[in-house]
Amino acid sequence: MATNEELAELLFPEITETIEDLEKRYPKRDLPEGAQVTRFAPSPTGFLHTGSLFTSMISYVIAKQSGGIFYFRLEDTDTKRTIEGSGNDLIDQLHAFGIDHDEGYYPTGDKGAYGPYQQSARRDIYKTVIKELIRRGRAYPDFCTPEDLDAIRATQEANKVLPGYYGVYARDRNLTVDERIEKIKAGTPWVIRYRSNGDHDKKTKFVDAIRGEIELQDNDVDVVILKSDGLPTYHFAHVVDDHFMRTTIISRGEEWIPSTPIHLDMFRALDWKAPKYAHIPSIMKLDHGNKRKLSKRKDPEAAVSYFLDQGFDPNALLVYLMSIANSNFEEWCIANKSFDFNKFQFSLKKMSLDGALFDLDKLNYFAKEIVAKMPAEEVLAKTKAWAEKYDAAFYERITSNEEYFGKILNIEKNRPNPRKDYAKWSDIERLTHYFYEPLWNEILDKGLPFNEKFEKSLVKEMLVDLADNMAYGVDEQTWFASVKEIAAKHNFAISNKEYKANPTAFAGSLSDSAEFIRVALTGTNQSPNLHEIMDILGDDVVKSRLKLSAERL
RNA sequence: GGCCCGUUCGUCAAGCGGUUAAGACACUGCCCUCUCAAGGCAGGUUCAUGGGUUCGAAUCCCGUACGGGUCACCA
Repeated sequence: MATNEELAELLFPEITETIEDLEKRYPKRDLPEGAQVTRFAPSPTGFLHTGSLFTSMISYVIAKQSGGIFYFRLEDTDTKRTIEGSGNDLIDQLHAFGIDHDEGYYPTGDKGAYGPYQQSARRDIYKTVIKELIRRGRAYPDFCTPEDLDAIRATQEANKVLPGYYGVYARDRNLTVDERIEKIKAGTPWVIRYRSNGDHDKKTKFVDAIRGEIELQDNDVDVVILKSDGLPTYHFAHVVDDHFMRTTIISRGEEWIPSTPIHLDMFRALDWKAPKYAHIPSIMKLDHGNKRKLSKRKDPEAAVSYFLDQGFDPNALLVYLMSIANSNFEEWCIANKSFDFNKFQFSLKKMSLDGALFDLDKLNYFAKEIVAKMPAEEVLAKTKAWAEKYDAAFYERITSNEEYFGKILNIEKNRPNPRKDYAKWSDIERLTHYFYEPLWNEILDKGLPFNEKFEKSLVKEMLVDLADNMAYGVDEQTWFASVKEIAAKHNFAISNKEYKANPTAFAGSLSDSAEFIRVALTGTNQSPNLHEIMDILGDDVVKSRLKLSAERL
């Protein structure tokens, strides 16, 4: 009668190392007391998901704030879904958010002593552990075809029992070693399954760092740990990698809660200490009145590139996400006049337990606050960098005269409560057209939105009068006094109070006369401070715009 | 369906047996103002529901409803 030892040898003759060898190669990390080792471990299946940014941000701050390590591991075991190059994209995008890892996978090669950091390069490590598990009788080759598994599932459904490969339904669980060897020698395809000793009627408890104690049914399913392509499944790779990479806290999506007993079961079988788990709530979206997880398929905002494309400052998204993670962060920002989440003491215990609805309004609010507090030079540099990538015409405009563009950005900026009208770089593009002659001409051609309650002839007269007679090159007060004077000449009120008191006595209000100038100069009836705009445009341009607008009436 | 997790203003939420149930965003109104963006002030049936426990429940217990998740050779 053959032994498990022989079976292990037949399956993995190339594996000569043992678990002890691995323990030696990946020793306990020498870190100060309390330092946490966390990781971001995405599959290279596409671009960075907003939810992934959320969990990676959390893992990052936990490591940073405890003086530990944040590393990056590429979980590329699903060869069918792998998208070439997306691992590198993920790293680039994370980098855009300032979330850089200390250790792990890099496009240029691994960095760190606990690698390789790409699961496809760790085959031998998994096999070493599996070989040992087979020796101990805790794993076995299984010969079920997909059809066999379908049949098992169908029986289970008919019998109204739980689906899964367990107990009497685990067809090949109780094959003898001889039978297994025979099948393998006959060339029957196989996978390796973990042999669970769990009892479904018992409970496993574990303490989640966010939710506290969670009690679940014991795992009794013999899960697949090595697929027919020779790569491990997530369940097994997680246990092996996080053990040998010495991770101390796993922060992962809450969808993993139900499979945690599988992981704990395997940690126990290997006599390894399980890490702490922090199951992060998903970010949700309202869809026809129902909450659901943000979906990469349906929701553009599920990809972080959506925000980057529009020109949100990465920090704005981060600040928003941190405010979801720890709601006291928002108050902290106000109290500390800072939007740097690295300085904020993050706490897993303060995390909310249910998934937050993604709130674009709030993101916009934070984004405006952040841009408003940002020095004009920084806004310029960032807008320019964004435009270079996303908007060629805008880039052209910026670089044709950076000093001029800088002045535009400085409007009403250096004051206690600066303007807050830009949430993202594309807003700047949209709101500054009129500062550029060719674009202003386009606006003029489309027709200026003068208030229709006034006779065109009156508007025209006023515009010409203003062009010729208002004060140029003077301070705001003097200039505005001259405007009032001209307004009065045309029987417009020179203060809004006066007008309100007796509207019928006047041709129009002070606001109305200011609006004529505003519309003529900017093509809209909403704009920042007129005097500052004129200052930037220059007297000649102002005069010519007033006159041209008048001519077109 | 089984099993988990959850439920405080429209949204994010504080709250830990006695509170006028914070705050922020959004919304509405007013003020300021050359218009906006801001800023200031004010406003709104908020503890899913039914039972307990208790002198007293948003807070503790049980049930119900609703929402989310999960049950793969995907992660």
